[in-house]
Amino acid sequence: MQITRETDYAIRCVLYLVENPGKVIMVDSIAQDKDIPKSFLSKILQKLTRADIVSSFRGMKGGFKLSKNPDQISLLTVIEAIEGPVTINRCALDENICSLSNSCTVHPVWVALRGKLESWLSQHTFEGLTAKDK
Amino acid sequence: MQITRETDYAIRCVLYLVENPGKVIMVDSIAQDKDIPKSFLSKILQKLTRADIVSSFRGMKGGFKLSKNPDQISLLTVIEAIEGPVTINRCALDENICSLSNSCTVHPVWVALRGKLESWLSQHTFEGLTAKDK
DNA sequence: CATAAACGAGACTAATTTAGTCCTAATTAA
DNA sequence: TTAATTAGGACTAAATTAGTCTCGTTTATG
Ligand code: FES
Ligand code: FES
Repeated sequence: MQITRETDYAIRCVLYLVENPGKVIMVDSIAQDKDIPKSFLSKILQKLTRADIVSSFRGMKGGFKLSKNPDQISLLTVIEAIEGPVTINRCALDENICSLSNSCTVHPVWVALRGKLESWLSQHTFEGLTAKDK
Repeated sequence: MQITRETDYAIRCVLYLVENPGKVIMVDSIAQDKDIPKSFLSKILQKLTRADIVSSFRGMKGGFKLSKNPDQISLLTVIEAIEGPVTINRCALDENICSLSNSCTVHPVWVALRGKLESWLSQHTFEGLTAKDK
């Protein structure tokens, strides 16, 4: 029951961009500061771009910057951009996956947990994550 | 962010034993009723036995039964028996795993989240899971 | 006490996912 | 024009997941 390393990297990466508001930052800078393999980070940034969490600029002086305000980006946003939906158990996403879903008494519990988790994760935005006070 | 199939099987399996209180049940019966590959289930029941969630009886008329009351077994109990501790992020378990843990502002969030999850999972016991009313 | 019916343990395997790398193409500031 | 930068796809290695199989041990029972 863990997030993947890729997701962890993605979150650190967004964090770096939040810490440098407005600037267009190169992959290399993020990779070095946040200790992430550069070519892997490249792939991650592509996913974040497609999810419209960051926007990219090609060519010389290119790089990445956030495409939203930090308070519009939550942990859930980033997790879903990288891993897809948070499911807890396969059948909490798609009923048909499990042969027992109509008789299974745990099923509603997974569905409920999934809801809770999603709500917890979306309450933590990147605005809250950099606030020095609190 | 999912439990494994093995864990799902383990939970179904405990559920079956809860539904048949007192009886000593063979691997084969559980496997058939809950649609789990028999030899895989065998391994799972070994883990559950070591975790003292079920007790086993060898030889003719052998099998398994719960070794606790259903209200003493939670989802967390079973998940931990199969997968080990629930961590959310690797570094929420062991600080040393991450090079950035002292400066990282997400860290405390993972730790808090882990606590929430554990508490939620341990509140759902197998007594609650079979109650037909709610 | 022989035997058949169970579980226990460990070695093994196949499939899938994770965690990357690498190369070529497209863009763009200067 | 060119050097710097991302985009995309193919590829690979390692780890984890999801099992199987064989052989050994235990035990109720005729
Ligand atoms: S069918 Fe969904 S948890 Fe059992
Ligand atoms: S070091 Fe623990 S989450 Fe960043």
